[in-house]
Amino acid sequence: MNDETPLLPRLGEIGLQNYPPYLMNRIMGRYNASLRDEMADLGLSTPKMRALAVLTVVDGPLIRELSVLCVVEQSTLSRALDQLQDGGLIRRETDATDSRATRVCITDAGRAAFEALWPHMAAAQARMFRGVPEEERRAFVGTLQKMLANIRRHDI
Amino acid sequence: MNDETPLLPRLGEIGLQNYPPYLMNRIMGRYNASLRDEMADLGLSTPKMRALAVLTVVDGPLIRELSVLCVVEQSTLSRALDQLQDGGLIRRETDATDSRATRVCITDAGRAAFEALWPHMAAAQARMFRGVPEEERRAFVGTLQKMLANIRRHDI
DNA sequence: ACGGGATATTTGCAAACGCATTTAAATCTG
DNA sequence: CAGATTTAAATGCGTTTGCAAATATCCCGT
Repeated sequence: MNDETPLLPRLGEIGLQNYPPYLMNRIMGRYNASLRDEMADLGLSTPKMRALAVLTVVDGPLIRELSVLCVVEQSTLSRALDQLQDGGLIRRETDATDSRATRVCITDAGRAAFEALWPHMAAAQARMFRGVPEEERRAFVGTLQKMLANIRRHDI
Repeated sequence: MNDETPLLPRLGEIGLQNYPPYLMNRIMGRYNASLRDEMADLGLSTPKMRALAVLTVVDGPLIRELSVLCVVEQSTLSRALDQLQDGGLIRRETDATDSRATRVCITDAGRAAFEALWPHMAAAQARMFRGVPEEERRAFVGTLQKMLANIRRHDI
């Protein structure tokens, strides 16, 4: 017997609990929601929070680069940056050699804001890894890095 | 020397590439975006797509349960179900023993729609696991399951 | 050096979202 | 068993989002 269609297991056969994207969406949904709730009173939306976080690590990226790193649409990020700028947490600087481009820099006030934010992020992360031994954690991160390399379209 | 604050490594010290939530958001951002783009022409938004997917596996959940499984706000899901119902892909049934509650059932047309959708989901998933050996994949899923158990608030 | 196309960012606008409220029904309490 | 409380889902409404268009600048070929 020769089947015409290639063998593709169905979702029902795998089960949601064994389908990685489902698990990852569930987990990140909770992680992001709990951070969002904790940050709401500080006036920090998810895009603003992510921008601050990335900017503490990456120095003066272009807005387009920052939007990739933040996983936030570029137009949405543009507006989030307006607000961060109004609050004095970031600064826009026209690129030295390309006046179309804008580089984003975090200010001291921005770093300070992130200092308040980071413990919440670290706690949320610690919560999700409760009971996962260090070695397993490292292997997990290793797999994630391979996956990111597989799917990323921008070389950032 | 005794430091007053407990040792909390900074994001800058870890680096984005070693911070699992960052990696997971990047990966799922791409996965979800590529599915969204592929499904846009079929008139299936992310919430509608997820509802269909879950309903092929879970039988007649309450709307609230479905919203947890789909990682979609209840009000958003309610409206997505309106549309799926209009399209004949799902059916709402008042719960037999609690007339406040509504159970959601997928129709044959809904299953058929998901059949068209699933290969895209499977392909997106296969893409992200390219080059990851079977055993590593299994370990990865095992860790995800522990993580989900850690963070879930609803016992669903 | 000039015109056409590419690239970076912003902005207009309609659609989607999410919070809070409403409606309806079940459950608990005295 | 009446009244208060909780729970399920839908809905009103202001906010956010994201696509597409606009704006500004750069780059390439001739």
